[in-house]
Amino acid sequence: MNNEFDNKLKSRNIKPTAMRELVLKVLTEQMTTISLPELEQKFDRADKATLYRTLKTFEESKLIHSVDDGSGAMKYAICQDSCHCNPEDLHVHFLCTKCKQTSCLSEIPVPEINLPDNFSFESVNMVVKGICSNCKK
Amino acid sequence: MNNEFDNKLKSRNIKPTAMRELVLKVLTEQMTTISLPELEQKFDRADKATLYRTLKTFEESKLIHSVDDGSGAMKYAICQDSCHCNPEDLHVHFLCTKCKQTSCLSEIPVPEINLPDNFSFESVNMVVKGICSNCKK
DNA sequence: AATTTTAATGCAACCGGGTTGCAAAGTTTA
DNA sequence: TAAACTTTGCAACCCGGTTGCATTAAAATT
Ligand SMILES: [Mn+2]
Ligand SMILES: [Mn+2]
Ligand SMILES: [Zn+2]
Ligand SMILES: [Zn+2]
Repeated sequence: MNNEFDNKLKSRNIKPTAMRELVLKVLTEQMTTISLPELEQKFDRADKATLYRTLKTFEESKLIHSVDDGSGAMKYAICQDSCHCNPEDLHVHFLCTKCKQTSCLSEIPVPEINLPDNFSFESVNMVVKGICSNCKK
Repeated sequence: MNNEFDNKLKSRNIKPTAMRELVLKVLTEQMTTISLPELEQKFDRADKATLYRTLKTFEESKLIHSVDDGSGAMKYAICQDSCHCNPEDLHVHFLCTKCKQTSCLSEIPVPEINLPDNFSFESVNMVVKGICSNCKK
């Protein structure tokens, strides 16, 4: 095969299997973040463990990033092309309490925090809850 | 009985049972946040469901607040006397990747976020990861 | 004080998301 | 082609959380 997904996988040194292409396709077309159980439902017949390992592989390769939005299931989203999953790439996430969708607010960097003395920073997870613009109308 | 815990419970209209006093004692003496499984271990013989419901009761009464620190288990901490669990009482939490303890940074309010148009704010969870001052030395 | 009503507790079972071991199938390399 | 390695599918398991229900304890009523 030789489509855009295939190429994207190759460019990250991930072997482009059929399953991985399908998962990458779903993740690419997805407007909001998606959980493993939700991903499972996108396929008629797909193994949870395979999807799980696919997500892990993608995350390690920084093709996707994960968000713990407090819903019980970890959510995943495609990284922007410019993203290297460095601290400066961290952005705020938004969980709509009405439609239950969690979205990347890619334009909103997580604000810097002045930690107390002798604390060092590694990363941060910031999830805002509220009503999204779609649900607001 | 008639100790400080007893009184604190009464002041929040929580019936001061023996179990509740014991749990409140543990939570009060606890320097960092604690999870339900950890709380269970603090007792020789205590029922998970009872502890679970005790935590729920305490949280409803705003005696404690909860933090999802991404560790898999929800963490709980006593609220400060001044806390009403309103948006303005929200503070940053810190998870030390070395000692695995999650602490309230009660002095550090969660920074305000300018949400995109037509998004409304309800609450926010902000957890910083890094090394705490104890582990730094 | 005895009885009725209400609330808390303990136990067991269950749920859902996540994770792993292992054998089968598929790929790559020699 | 044969050997080595990788991915996949299946099943089983773990763990935190949650619920139904009978028992016990406490509070209210008589
Ligand atoms: Mn994101
Ligand atoms: Mn706190
Ligand atoms: Zn919404
Ligand atoms: Zn530490």
